[in-house]
Parts: sequence; C-alpha cells; structure tokens
Amino acid sequence: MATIKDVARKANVSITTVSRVINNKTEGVSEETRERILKVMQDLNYQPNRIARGLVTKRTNTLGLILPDIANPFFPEIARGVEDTANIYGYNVILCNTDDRTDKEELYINVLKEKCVDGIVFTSSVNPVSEHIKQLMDYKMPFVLLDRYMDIDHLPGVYSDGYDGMYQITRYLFEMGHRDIAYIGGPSLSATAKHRYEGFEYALREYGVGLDDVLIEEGNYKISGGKEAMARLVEKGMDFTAVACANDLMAVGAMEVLKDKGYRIPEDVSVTGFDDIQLSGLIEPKLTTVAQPCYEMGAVATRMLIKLIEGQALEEQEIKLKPRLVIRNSVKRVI
Amino acid sequence: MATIKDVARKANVSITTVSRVINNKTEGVSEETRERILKVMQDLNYQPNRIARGLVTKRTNTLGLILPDIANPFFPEIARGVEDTANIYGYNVILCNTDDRTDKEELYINVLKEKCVDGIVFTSSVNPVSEHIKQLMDYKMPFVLLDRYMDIDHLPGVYSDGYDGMYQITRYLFEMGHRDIAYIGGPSLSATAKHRYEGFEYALREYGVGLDDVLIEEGNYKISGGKEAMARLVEKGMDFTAVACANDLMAVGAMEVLKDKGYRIPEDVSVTGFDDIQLSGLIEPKLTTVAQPCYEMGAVATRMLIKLIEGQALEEQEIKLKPRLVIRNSVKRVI
DNA sequence: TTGTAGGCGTTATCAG
DNA sequence: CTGATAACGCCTACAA
Repeated sequence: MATIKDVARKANVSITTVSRVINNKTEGVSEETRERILKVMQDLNYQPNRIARGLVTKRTNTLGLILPDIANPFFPEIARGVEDTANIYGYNVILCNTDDRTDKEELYINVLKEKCVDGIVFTSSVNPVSEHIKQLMDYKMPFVLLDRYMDIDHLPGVYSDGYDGMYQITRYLFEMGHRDIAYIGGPSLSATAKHRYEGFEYALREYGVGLDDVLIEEGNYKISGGKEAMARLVEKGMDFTAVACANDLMAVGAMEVLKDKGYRIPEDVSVTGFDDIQLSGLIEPKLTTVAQPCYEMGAVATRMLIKLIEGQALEEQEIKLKPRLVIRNSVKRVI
Repeated sequence: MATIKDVARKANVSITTVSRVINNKTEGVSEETRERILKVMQDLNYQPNRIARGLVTKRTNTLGLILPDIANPFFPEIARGVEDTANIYGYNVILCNTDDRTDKEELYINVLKEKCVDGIVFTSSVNPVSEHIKQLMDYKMPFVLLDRYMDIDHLPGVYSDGYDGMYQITRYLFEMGHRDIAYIGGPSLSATAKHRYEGFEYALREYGVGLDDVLIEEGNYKISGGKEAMARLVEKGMDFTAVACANDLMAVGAMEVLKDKGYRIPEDVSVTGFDDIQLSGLIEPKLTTVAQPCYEMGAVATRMLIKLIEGQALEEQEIKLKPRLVIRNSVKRVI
C-alpha cells in the first residue's frame, strides 16, 4: 500500500527521482541516491501501482484472450501458449469464454476496451466481420485472429492449415487402399470446416473420386455431433470403408456409435480424426489423426500481437502452421 | 477514445453530471439532461475508462486465477466455473500458470498485486504457507484457496473431499469382492494426495485389511507417473486383483502398462481412477472413477471470493464438495 | 438539479 | 543530478 510519495518522503527526494529509479532510467540519478531509494523501497515493501501508471502511459501490459470455451479440449493448449508467451514479454492474459455467442463476444470486447487491454488474441465465432469487429479496428485496438478465419482481407491471424491437414490424411486413406470414404464435417458456416472439407475434396479429385459417390454429414464439432452424424450415416447404409472426421471429438463420437452397432474399428471401418487432442492417443483403438500445433499457434499469435502493440511491422499478416499426420491404429489397409 | 470531458462539453454540462449518469445515480439528474447525455454518449461512442475509475475507486473488477497448468485436463473445467461466475458478477479473470513452481507463484502474486486485482482464486503448489502467501494476507488481498489445502487454520477455501471420494471407491472395490488392492498415490508432500490416501486407508481398516499387506507406490499425478508406478508394481509381483489410483491420468498410465504386459482389464486386474476427466469415459475399458465437481468448485470458490471482496461474511470458511462415484467398466466382481 | 475543486498514483515536461 | 508541476480520466465531497 506504500506509494511513490511515501518512498520519496522517506528517502528525502522528490517523487520524480523515485520514478526514475522505478523505471530504471540509467541517467539522471546518482548511484548513491539510487541505492538509498532502492533500500527504502525494500523497507516499505513498495510496489508500483500499475493502474496509475497505465492511466498515464496508456499501456496496461494486459492482453485479452477471447475463445469459445476453455473447457473444450482444443483450447487449453492454445491458452497455455498464449499465456506463456505473454508472460515472457511481461504481459498478463484475461480469459474470456464466448460459447460462440455473438452477444458475449461483443460484451467481452467492450469490457476489454474499457479495461484498456493492449491487444486481443481472438478466436471469433462470427463471420463475416460484424459491427463489433469493425469497431475494434476503428478503435485501433491491435488484435490477432486465431484459428478462425474472417472473410476480410489481411487481418493478422494465425491458423493451422486445415486444408493441408485434411488433404494429408485423406490421401493417407487412399494410400491405405480405401476408395469409399465418408466424411463428417464441421458446421458449414465455419470457415475452418470449409477449409478442411476442401482439403478432403482436393484429395478426392486427385484420386479421381467424384463427390457424388461420397457420403457427407455435418456435425457440431462435439462428441454428440459425431454420434448423430454417424447414426445418420449408418442409417443410409454402410456404403464406405472409412470415415474421415473433421475433428477428433466427432471421430470419438462416431467410433462409439460404430462400436455400439457392432462394427469393429479398424477391421470393419477405418476412422480418422483431426486435432490430436490428448485423449486420441488413449482411446482404443488409438486414433489416427492430424496434429494441430496448438501451443505453437497460441505462442505465435501472441508474438504477433505483441509486435503489433509495440509498433513493429509484421513480416506476414497471415501465418499458417502445417499440421502433422499422426498415424496410429484406427485405419486398416484394405486389399 | 472519447472521455468524460468530451461528453460533458458536447452535452453542455459538467463532468460531474456526466459521471452521475454513468454510474446510474438516480437522484441528482433531471430526466431531460440524462436523456441528452445518454444520447451524446452514444454519438461519441463513449466508454468509461475503467483504469481511471479504478484509480479512484480502488476496485478493478478483475480477479486473478492462479493454477498449475491450464493444459492439465483437471483445470479447464475449474477455470470455466471461475470465469462464468466472475462474469455473472461483473468481474474478469487473469489466468496464471505456475507449473507448480514457487518462483512463478510469487511472481504472479506480485504482478496481480501491482495490477490491483480485487482478489485471487488460488490453487497453490506451496505448502506450508510461505512468505509470499503471508504477504498476501498482510496485504489484505482477498483470496480463496482451491483444491489444495494449506496447513494453516481457516483460510477460506473450496475443496473436493478427496478423503470421502477415495473411501467411496475403495469401499466399492471391497464390495466387488477385492481383497488384495494395490494403491498408486500422488506425490507424498501434496495434501490432496494425503487426503485421498487416508480415505483409502480408512476403507482398508473398515474391512480389516492391514497396511502391511498392501502394495503402495507413488506417482506424479501424470500418465508417466502411473506408468512408472505400475511398472514397479508389476516388478514386485502381481500380488493384487485391483489397483486404486489417486487420479485418472495415473490410472490411464497404469492401464497402458498392464495392457502392454498382456493383462486384461478388468478380467485380470481391476483399475480405478479419481477425477473423472473427460477421457475416462472414452478409453476402453471405460474407467470407474470418482467425479470431482470441478466446474462447481470453480464457481463456489469465485462466489466466496466475491463475497469476501464485497465485505460480506462467509457462512463457511472451508467448503468441501462431495465427489461422486462413477461406475463404469474397469472393475470386475471377483468370486 | 447542477457545478467546482481536489485527489487517486504515476509519468512526462521543463526548469534549476 | 534533481525537483516542481501538469497531466491521465474519473469520482466525490462540498457548494451553489
């Protein structure tokens, strides 16, 4: 609770001088008085009040992290990457869960502005750009998009290359001999889902398979969605030897339904996922999937954001990190 | 970027009057001027600066959440409970990962103080109370302990009753006919691990089994620790029909080793966990375990903290939430 | 109902 | 090398 005034008084100097040593201004303070002030600060257990400092410097050293749900297994690693990196550069992180609701997103953006965060790492659920995002831009608040595209040109952002990832894993299915491949995609309005689907499509074309010959279902990126989609697929007749899922959670749901119906994985049906969340390496059979560089995405996005905040130029506006194929036991070679 | 001054000028009133409408002071402003000011605020897109406000009110409406690692599957649900509750009451949450390191814990506490958070939800890795915790108390910064005990009397805290949970599940093993039960515990200096162990011990006593007859290993609460502990157990000879693990992650590790060695679960060995993290319901066999009320713990702790902050009395200093036995497929009835 | 003035704890500017 | 002093944006007696 000691303030700069208390320190100044006790050290017999002006607050200006104390401020100088607080901020490590090398010049302008004699070694002697610096020592004295330092000692007084220790004695008084003085800690500078960042609120007061922020009021004048216009910097809070605080970032906002907006994401749908930290309890969704995809995000903790990202959050950790963000927080670690922020911490390295002397920033803290305010966590915001939007549940993919535009109103909560707006609300958080507003309080983040009111609290004068220096910037925002932003996994938006809104696309295309809506009013509150534009306001963010007008406000000149630096922000970096994370994982979710927004259909507007050249917003700084970090993504994992879903197109490439889904292409890789579909191609792997073809190489394992599969020709009849079903697909469980994400919500069709999500850009991420679209990219993954396009990667799937591209691999299909490469192997000369028409889209008409393929069963496609849509899910909500959750276990429940995978279950429902797979139930529909089963109903339509099991006219495929493999299912590519747009994320691991849906793959897990799909596998549960398949097992319940008496199908063995991968003997009867091969299944692939996307994300490589922790449980994918632990379920039986272990899921073949695509690993997203989550921690790295968080870290890279945060580094970009801090560059932006500190007025440095970005080498690239959009960074796409390549996913990595993780081959485990849920895909069987056929014929 | 508009300030209260801009609004005042444009509305032809003093900043005092504007301040009154910002803070919804019902009296002291005529309906007419209030309307006018509200309109100007809209036009100017005015948002109050919380930093400035905080400087005078001494309240930031921000909480700190200190935990070991958000990427540890135990914590996201808790964090979500904290953030949701904070949000309801108008607070934001700064996320801090300590990796169970005292130095990081100290560092975060310091910046949290400098940033004048109103209070801290705190999963400490330090026990007994060390210097920086005492400073927190001296500082009169409200805080609520979460999940980890501290050996000092009556600090406000929320815990899941590990004693009771482990008692429940051990008792369940006995009821399923098991008599030779091995135990993989947490790090012996952790109070949580101690409580769970005591619950195990108590059930043993209740069923007349001596501690000497029981194989006990210690792990680090991670998958690797479960693997290592189980490897040691196997080496000592498989003199048990069931293993109770102090958390799910170690149970998963233990199960992997058992499977690798050719044992079937639960036919050859029954395994139980503790925590009920998401993957426990998805691995094969599904793990019988004890569900911790994570989200609720976060929510309850945050409500306590906010009471503390707002000067209300706490009905209870320590709240223990009862875990819930979750029976799945990793335990077999014997004889 | 409205306004004036002082202060919150810092930093920044400019003199000495 | 050191120190007044004026901001920063807002709240809050106290006056009018």
